[in-house]
Amino acid sequence: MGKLREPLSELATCGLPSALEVMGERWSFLILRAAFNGLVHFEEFSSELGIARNILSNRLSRLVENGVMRRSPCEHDRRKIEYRLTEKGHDLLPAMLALRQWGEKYGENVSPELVLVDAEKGQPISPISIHAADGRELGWHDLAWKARDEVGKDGKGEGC
Amino acid sequence: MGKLREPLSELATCGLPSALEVMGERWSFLILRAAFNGLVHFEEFSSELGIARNILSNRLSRLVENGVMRRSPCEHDRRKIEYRLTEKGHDLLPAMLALRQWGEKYGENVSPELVLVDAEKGQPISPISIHAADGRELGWHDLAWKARDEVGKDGKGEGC
DNA sequence: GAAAAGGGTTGCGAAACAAAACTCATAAAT
DNA sequence: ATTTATGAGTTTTGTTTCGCAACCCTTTTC
Repeated sequence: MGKLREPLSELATCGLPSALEVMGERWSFLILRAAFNGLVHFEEFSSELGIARNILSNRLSRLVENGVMRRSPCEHDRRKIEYRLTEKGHDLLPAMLALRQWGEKYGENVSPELVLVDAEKGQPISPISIHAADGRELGWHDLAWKARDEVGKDGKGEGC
Repeated sequence: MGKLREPLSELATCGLPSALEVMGERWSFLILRAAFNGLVHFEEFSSELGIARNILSNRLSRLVENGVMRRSPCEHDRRKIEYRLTEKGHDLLPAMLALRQWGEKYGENVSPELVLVDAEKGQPISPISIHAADGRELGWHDLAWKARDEVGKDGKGEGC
C-alpha cells in the first residue's frame, strides 16, 4: 500500500462523480430496479415504491434528461406514458447488481425468496467481481494505476 | 419479457434498499473511493473532497456504525484518528468500479489520465459485467428469477 | 355528460445539507 | 513552561431537498 498518493487530485476526474450526479439521489436506483423489473407507468412506480408523486415526477424527469430512461406517450391510451430504460440505462445493470449483492451479503433481514439465475442453465449467477483482461479474478491489491497513453508496456506493477 | 410481474412485491426484500441505506447518502461513495485510495485521516478526507466538516463527521460515523469503516486512534500521535476500510468496505469495490466505469463511459468530460490495470500484467481490467456460474457473460435478458430453495433443477427458463 | 384514471403541479412543514465559527485535546516550537 | 498550531470534531445558522396532501388538466369509460 502507499504509492497511491500522488494520483489523488487526478482521480477527481474519474467517472464516479459523474455517475453519482445521475444516480446518486435518493430513489434513483430503486426506480431503476423497478424499471428493470418491467414497470413502465408513473402509477406503477408510485405504488410499487411508495415514493411521493412530486419526487417521482422529478426523478423520472431527471433520468430522462440524463438519457437513462426514455419517455413516450402510449398509442392506444393517450393518458398513459411509458418510461423505459435506454441502452445507457441497461448498462447500469452490473452496478445495480453489485450493490444489491453486497446488500444481500451484509444486510440484516435480507434473504430473498427469489434468486437471479442464468436462464439457460438455471444456475445462480456468480457474484459480480473484478477481472483482468485474461479473466483472472482481481482484488484491490492486484490493481495499479497507469497512464492511459502507455497501457501494455511493462508488467509487474506493485499494486497499490 | 413479461413474467416478472408477480415477484415484484417480493423483490422489495432484495438487497438493494439495504445497500442504499448504508451507501445511498450524498458523499458516502466518494468517501469510500478516497478510502480505497489510501486516505485515512479526517483532514485528508476533508481537503480531498471539499465536503463540509459536519457532514463528513456524520458520514464517517455512519460508515463506522454500519461496519464499512473502522475508526482507530493513532498510536504515535493521539490527536489523529485513522479511518480504514473493513472487509465489508472492501467488498464494495466491484459496485464502486461498476458505477465508475459507467460514469466514464457516458460522462461528459471524463477521460481520466490514469487507468486501473491488472498490476501483474499491466493490462487494463475488463469492464465489470455479469457472468453465469460457468463464466459466460450475461445480459438482462439472459436472467430469470428462481425460488431460492430450488436452484439447479430445470434449465431453459425464458429470461425475464 | 358525469365520473374515474393517468400524470402531473403547487404549497407547506420536516428533514438533510452546507458554511462558518467555536471547542477541546494533544503536540511542537520557543 | 508558555505559547502556538494541528487534528478531530461540535454548534449555530441559513439554504436546499424531501415528503405529504391537495389540486389541476387531459383522456377514457360508463
